[in-house]
Amino acid sequence: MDEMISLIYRGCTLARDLQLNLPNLANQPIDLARSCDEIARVFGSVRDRLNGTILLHEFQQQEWLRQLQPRVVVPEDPKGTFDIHGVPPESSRMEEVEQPRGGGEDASGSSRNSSFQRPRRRKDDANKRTIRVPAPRMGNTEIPPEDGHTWRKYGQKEILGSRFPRGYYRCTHQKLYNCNAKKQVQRLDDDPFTFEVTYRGEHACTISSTAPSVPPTSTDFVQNMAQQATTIQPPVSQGPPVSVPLGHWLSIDISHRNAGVSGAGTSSNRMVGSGGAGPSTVQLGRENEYQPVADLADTMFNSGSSSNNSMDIIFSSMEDKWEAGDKMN
DNA sequence: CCGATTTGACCCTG
DNA sequence: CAGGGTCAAATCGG
Repeated sequence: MDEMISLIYRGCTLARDLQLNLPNLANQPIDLARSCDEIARVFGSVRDRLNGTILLHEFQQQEWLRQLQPRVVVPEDPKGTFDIHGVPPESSRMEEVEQPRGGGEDASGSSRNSSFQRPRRRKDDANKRTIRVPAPRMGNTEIPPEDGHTWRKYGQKEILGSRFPRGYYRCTHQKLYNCNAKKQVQRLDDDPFTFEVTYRGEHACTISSTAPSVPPTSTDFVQNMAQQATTIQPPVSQGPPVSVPLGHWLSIDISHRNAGVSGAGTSSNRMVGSGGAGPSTVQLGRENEYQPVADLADTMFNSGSSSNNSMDIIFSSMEDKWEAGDKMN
């Protein structure tokens, strides 16, 4: 374990060095990439050791984008698990059991007196799909991966037997489009670098302010986004069967993502924003400005934005981790 | 000012 | 009754 700690320290040192030299390295993408790669290697090594699942050399061989690819490993939840390849489940690929029970969504304002019984659904009432997606291995690992939709957090709860709280999200467009899609995000106990994301309900809004819900072509993407910005589309339950390699879509997403750090992490000893998938926005009109190195950095730090507080995020995040670790030990 | 997040309380389900 | 899911007031932040 000492070795692990020293590795982490080394990674942090490298990251700090990178931060300090950032102004100089900014004009030297090769060195920048090399530096990032080294940091990635160190933390990747730590992560791999912790997990004991992925070999270091395998990690080194993987592309960054590959690492963001959701790993679907939910053997213990056969009924709701499926492979979505980083895309939130849409009806086109949903074959889960649908158990309609009760009426509509609970979005209605409800009085809190006991005489009023608002319709409620248990978690297995709506069609429920669970996936596992890797958390960013570096940077702000508290941000769950983008899934192409904007979510608004409406609750967080400590779950019995889980070290990490569960975040509750609903679609940002719930009111606008009567979209009842929800998701729960929870970090795995045994693998803090993995989020278990449970989707419930379906998006009545096909739109997203972050990224497409299905991998589009880049032009589709821009057109789609442009359309979304100006029109309200009628509810469509099935997206077009666009088949674009995930890597392509991810590259689009990553290159444009402006991951919302979403004001999370304001208080220190709570897992605030553990599911910080808060609304993030995408920057349109930069379709052709894809820069591999910048993407690498974006991916690494998962800040996505060009803000220069990535390091702060990293270190604050690390400190939180260490604190948590201290408490555990 | 408005929308998002936080957070304690409420309430349903098992 | 315990635990999980949601509400909504307070708070935050752009």
